[in-house]
Amino acid sequence: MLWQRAQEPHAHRWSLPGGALGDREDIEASIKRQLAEKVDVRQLSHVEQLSVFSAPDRVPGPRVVATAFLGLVPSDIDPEIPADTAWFPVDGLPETAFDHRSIIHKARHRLGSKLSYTNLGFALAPPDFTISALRELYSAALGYRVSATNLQRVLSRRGLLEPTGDTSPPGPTGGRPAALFRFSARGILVTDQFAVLRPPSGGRPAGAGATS
Amino acid sequence: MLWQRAQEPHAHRWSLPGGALGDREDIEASIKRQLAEKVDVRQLSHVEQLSVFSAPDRVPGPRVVATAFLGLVPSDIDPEIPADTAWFPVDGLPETAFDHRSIIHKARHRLGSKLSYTNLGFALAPPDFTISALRELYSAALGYRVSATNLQRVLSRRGLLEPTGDTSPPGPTGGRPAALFRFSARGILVTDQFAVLRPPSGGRPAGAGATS
DNA sequence: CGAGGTTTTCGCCTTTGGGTCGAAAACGTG
DNA sequence: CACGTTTTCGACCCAAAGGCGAAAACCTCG
Repeated sequence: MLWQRAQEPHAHRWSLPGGALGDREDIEASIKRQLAEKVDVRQLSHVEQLSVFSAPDRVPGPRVVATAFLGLVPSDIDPEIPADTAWFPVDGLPETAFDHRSIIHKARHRLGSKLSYTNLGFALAPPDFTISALRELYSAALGYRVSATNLQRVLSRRGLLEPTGDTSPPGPTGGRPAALFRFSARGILVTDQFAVLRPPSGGRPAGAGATS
Repeated sequence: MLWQRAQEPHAHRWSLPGGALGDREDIEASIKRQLAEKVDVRQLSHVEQLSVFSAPDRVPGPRVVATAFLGLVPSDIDPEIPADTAWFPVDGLPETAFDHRSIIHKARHRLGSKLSYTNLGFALAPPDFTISALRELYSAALGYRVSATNLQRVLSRRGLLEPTGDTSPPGPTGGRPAALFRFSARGILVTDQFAVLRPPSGGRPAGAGATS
């Protein structure tokens, strides 16, 4: 979501929401305060710090150091936004102000990574969803196709997926009705260990093989 | 590496090196400038941004927002440091100033994570090393024992380990001489895909099984 | 100089986890 | 009620990572 600047510098360019840090707030509170002027911040399902951008000339005029945040909204919510703001696909950005384009790309990269090794998907999905719908969400966020079979198995094995018991009616062209699921753990949750060099676990059970 | 504050606030407590951001520098340059007053910054093998700490009361007096960085030094280097500074093990910190203890713990966590899915080990190891030495480094940084067999295999498969051809002489109690290795890629390098939901690859080759 | 202790290295095995495919199930429609 | 559609499930596969234990290479001491 970007808003179009009315004044110089960079008038008419599209810009991320933001503003100055207040005396009695930390940066996350400030972000939410700034954002509240554009949308209902209660619709945000997840907010996390991204990175600091501090190049001396990143904006013209007096020095500005920016701390960027990544915020997510569930896919079933379409927030009301004011006239000077609009949603853009990450792959089709307009001309942006300052260094905001690189901030956005950094955010997209972070989202892709975290989808893989956390349950951050809960922040993108509605409370109940079908595997197909979740598959489309993940595909869009990651930028490549993921298989529904796999997605379900991976999330299930981690104990993150929970069937609601209900089914969603099939589309206009028929087809088997899809089972509905929800995420069982809401808060953000990191996979115990990431890729490699886990402490102890698998391998050959002690006292098994006696070769030759 | 901490230095002991001489003046209030928090006199005599131990503190991370740092200072105010200058007008014509970005934060990374500032960090290095501050740090240069304590050690030779050319010995740093890796520097990366950690996080911003912005609680309004994190330090007494005028508002201070801090951007914390993680810096690494190879294990074979023991930098000269001034009288008011000292090295501490992360598990045995003295009484620290402000919120520096939580900053340190965040840094340690980041280090552990990145060791798993990047080749960040190159920043901790000397140019040439034995697998045993590397194992000790990883164990210390991760906080749990890793097996030498496994470490070597994991790093080799990623193409990060390269034998020098030399061997290092055994210790005073004898033992087989250890082969020396070096990291083939110096710059930081992320594992192509992290844990799960890779694009396409493995699995059953097309047109193989014809069950029953 | 060989027996015995030590450290490293290597080969073989197991477990885990992610991937592919095809068939079966459950729907709508003509 | 045959047919196209979508979802779900089961069978199989491969790669990566962990665990031993044996073999290799070295030192020291009797």
